[in-house]
Amino acid sequence: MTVNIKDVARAAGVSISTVSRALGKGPVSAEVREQVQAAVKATGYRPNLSARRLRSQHTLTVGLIVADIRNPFFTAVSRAVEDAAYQAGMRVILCNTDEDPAREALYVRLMQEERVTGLIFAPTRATIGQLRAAPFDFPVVLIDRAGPDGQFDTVVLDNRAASAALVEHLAVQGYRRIGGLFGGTSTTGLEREAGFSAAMAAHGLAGESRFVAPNAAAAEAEAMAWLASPARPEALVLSNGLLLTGAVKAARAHGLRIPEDIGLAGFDNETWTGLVQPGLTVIEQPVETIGREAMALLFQRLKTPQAPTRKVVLSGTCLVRGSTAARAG
Amino acid sequence: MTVNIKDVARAAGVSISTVSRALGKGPVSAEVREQVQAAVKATGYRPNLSARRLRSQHTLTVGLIVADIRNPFFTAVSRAVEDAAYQAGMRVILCNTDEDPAREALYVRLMQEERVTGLIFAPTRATIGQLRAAPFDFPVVLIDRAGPDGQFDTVVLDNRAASAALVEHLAVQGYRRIGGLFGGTSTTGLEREAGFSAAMAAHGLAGESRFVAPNAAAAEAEAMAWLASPARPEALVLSNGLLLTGAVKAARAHGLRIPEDIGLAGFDNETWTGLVQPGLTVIEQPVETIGREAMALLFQRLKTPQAPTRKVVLSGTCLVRGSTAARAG
DNA sequence: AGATGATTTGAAATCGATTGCAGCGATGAC
DNA sequence: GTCATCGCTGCAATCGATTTCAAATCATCT
Repeated sequence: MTVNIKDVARAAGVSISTVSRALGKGPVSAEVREQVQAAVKATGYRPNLSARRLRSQHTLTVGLIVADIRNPFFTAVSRAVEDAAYQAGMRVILCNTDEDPAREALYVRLMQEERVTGLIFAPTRATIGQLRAAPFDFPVVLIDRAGPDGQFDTVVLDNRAASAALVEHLAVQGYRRIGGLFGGTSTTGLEREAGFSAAMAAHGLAGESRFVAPNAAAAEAEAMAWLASPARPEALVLSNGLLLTGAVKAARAHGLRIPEDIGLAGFDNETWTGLVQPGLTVIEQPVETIGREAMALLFQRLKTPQAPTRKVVLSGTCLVRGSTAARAG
Repeated sequence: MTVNIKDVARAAGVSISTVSRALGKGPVSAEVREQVQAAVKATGYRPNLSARRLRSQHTLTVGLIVADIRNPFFTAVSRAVEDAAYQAGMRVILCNTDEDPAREALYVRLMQEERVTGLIFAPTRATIGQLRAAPFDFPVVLIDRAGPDGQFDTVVLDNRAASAALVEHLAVQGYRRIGGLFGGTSTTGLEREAGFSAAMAAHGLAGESRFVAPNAAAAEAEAMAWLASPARPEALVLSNGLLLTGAVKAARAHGLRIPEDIGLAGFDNETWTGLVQPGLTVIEQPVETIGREAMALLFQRLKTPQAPTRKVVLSGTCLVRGSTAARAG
């Protein structure tokens, strides 16, 4: 059996409550504190967090529900969240939904059972609609994807502006027939499409938008077909890093030169986007800031539960590289 | 206040213990079970996991301590671990150490306080040495890095063979002056160096090994210097994905052509290694298998605590790509 | 009818900590 | 000398579940 606080009390010759106070912040004499610390060392005592959480009624735990940790965007965000959490003496429970609403529901229930202090969540469109009805006992911060306005604190990119910036750039570089491939399961995909369409219209360009499941394989399949069609676009905009990967693969498979045969621009500045040749023009998201800001919103909400909800809109940075070089003619 | 089992009992008109049994696997009449389920739905009850864990004395939790989740190798492994865990009704606590022994110690202590059912751990060399002395109340499975022989269940790559395969391949392709850059904080780096040196000697080749901190920036700096030296090697072997990234950056910065000016081969088949041109020759690790196998070892150990420890050695796959094309002359 | 046994149910102990409250000795004020 | 105050300590209640044990119910058999 593992050693508990009772054993420490016996070893130190004091009561249980004194041990608790000596290890916490209660008032104890210096002499007793030393005795207790010695007893802890001698017995190898480690407090039982389940017991502590049950009694004290705070779990010091934040939930983090994302689509897939293998998506470098979520990897980076979650790392930032974890750093901020551990720094504040809290721990993180991470769950991957793979964009599946059933798993989202499952993990939300898990968070309730864990009695998390707060939840950071990147839900699918399907789930966002039902969030309004759900009564949470803890604050929820949405990241990457916006929910019903005003109900939750939120950290998102300015997706419309970012998409527009890409279109703007492509237009200046002389691209005219531009296709957009967007993730269909998130509001983020929708917003990026909206920004794309609006900017295309503003420049008097005829574009086409398509939606796919947000993974590289689906994007590759769709891009393969699209790039093989007679009306192949001059450039493609991809709404996230996974889709961008698929598009590059498709272009390579068709033997198309970038940017001569097909211009490419997308979202998410992953390590490799600068290493392929030509480099890929992308919107870089402030991933660390997103994670840190989400935790900050959470803490702020815990401190002032009644304050009006806030929506932090961060802007991306357009990194121009060779994949959108000026089009000849 | 949140609703607890007492409220459900009152709502269903039965005792607390009956509610517990109705929701668990205890014997209850079909009629009562329905009443209880109705009461749960009506009250919105969610069991408190802290209380359950305290009383039942199993936490159904596995700890996972890795260097950095942003390293795609660990991302993939941890995703596999999580999938296996959640499938078995367990949850995962993930911690990043950044190869810092102090943080390793901190997180190991955390795992003890959480009373985890088991721990999956990729420790630094510094910590491995002290593991022997540490008494754990739960099984520990080492991944990626081997510890003192026989003390812990372990899942590792056959690092020596993988390194040797790379050298073999480079030798056949006509490379002779080959440099090796290895991570210095892990046994994995050491083993890969050993395999490298042995294979070089076996082929009568004169190589040079260098060690760096296992991150892209350190590798880039070292490679920058190395590639600028008069005795620039004809090819470089990199002991993981981060170092490979750094080496490619350095090569690009010097304007060196791959493979004409510098051949490159490394470990970890990340998405981009097949997208850069030329593609990079790498050892692909069976990342999903590593994660799944680690969980399997853990479960096996829990079932038969006294069984002799096992060391699962998996072999990598050498993916030959353009970065090691046959050397002219 | 009464004994037997199987099947459900409830009362109460328990997990390991935190925390409100009361006790106790020493000190200082009057 | 007495009483209030202060600083520290211990007792016991409590958090919300699981689990043991005994009681209650009911059908079945003799």
